[in-house]
Amino acid sequence: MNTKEKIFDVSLDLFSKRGYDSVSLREIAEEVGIKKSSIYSHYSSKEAILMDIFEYFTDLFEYDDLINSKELVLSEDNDVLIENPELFYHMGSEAIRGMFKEERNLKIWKLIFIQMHYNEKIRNFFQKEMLLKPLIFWENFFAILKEKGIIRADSNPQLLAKEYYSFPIFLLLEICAKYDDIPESCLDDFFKQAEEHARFLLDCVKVK
Amino acid sequence: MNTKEKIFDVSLDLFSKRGYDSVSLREIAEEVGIKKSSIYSHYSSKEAILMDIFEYFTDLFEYDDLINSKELVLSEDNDVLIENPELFYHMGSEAIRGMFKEERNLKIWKLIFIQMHYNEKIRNFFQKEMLLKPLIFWENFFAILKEKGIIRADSNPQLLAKEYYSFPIFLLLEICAKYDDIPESCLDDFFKQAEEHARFLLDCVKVK
DNA sequence: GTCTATAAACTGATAGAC
DNA sequence: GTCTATCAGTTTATAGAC
Repeated sequence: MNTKEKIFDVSLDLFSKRGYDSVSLREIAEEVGIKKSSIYSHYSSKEAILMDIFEYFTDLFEYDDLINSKELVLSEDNDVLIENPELFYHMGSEAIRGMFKEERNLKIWKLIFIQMHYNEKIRNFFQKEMLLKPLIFWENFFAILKEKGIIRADSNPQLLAKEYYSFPIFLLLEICAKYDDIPESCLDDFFKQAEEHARFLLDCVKVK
Repeated sequence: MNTKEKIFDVSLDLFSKRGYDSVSLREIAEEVGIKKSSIYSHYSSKEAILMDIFEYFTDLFEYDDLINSKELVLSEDNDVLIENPELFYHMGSEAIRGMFKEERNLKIWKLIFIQMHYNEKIRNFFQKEMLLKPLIFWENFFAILKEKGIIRADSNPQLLAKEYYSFPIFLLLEICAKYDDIPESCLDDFFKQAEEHARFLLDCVKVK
């Protein structure tokens, strides 16, 4: 790992624990094992580090957008979901698993929870990419299930989207509130609960 | 309104918008219309203001604990819920409505969302009083509904508690992310959605 | 005498100039 | 790296209102 990556990781670690403002460049430099002036060889300012972390995460979302739209189109083209709606159980939790198999990403979520109150850019991102867009995706998803007769005809896709998505966000909030340093072990429990939730919700609305 | 109350309100307003650390005593004093040293006639320190806000909120919760336990016992004693399980629709949203009819309390929620990452005491409070205890309360509640045969025998009260509670918390997170200054108008929408959610969930699990 | 407001000064941290 | 200015929270002394 080169120095810039070390700065990235150390900064993310400290920021996600104590917030951006509470961490000084001196601390970051110390943890990395360099002098603080050396940071400027890699980043032009403290905020540039934050924005680099943020952009890394933003790129991830753009990649996810592709995956999501592809899967959604796929499910419209063939009838795999009709044959086996239980596959749905896994879609959400697998998307989440993909997002969080990197410990780094979970830390960035926490950082965004903390920092959105102080940074317009991060706040807008959180609103749009982490709340609005996922809700639209899941609304489309439930609309398709409804159209195909997998879930009940009186289902409300918009409500179901929020029913579906609010649960894992709540779990994340629980984790962020509980842990300073998020242990990998808590992820298993997270996935278990997310799957249980998906199973429950589909069972509630699917045509028997 | 006396000066101390003004300091309380102005501080809460500014803290809930920009966080505790970003607000200076000078700003608070200016907004109140006094000099910063005058604040010390009412509060021994800046942190004392934060803790006063926090204690006001803590007291509210202790009062709510009484109400909650009383209502829960009530519902065990008589069979009003069996006769009219739809009353359940309103229990949650009314509890929330009671909490948020004071604009002040919604601001404190936001402040706690922001500040819990920086303050051990607030973080513990959030975890215990705003996550753990409500979940236990709703778990007991669903256990009673199950026992009385109002909801299906294969229901999982612990899961249902989280299904129930995660939704309004998600709504709150949405509001806190969206608004700097939370408008009263958004409360109506909040209550509408919370009721729709309660209706949906009960409809999913109740014995037909 | 008590309560409240204010001016002035102190301390520590931080940022920028040199 | 040092010097300086600035701003934060705090403390003290004092003046005035009731």
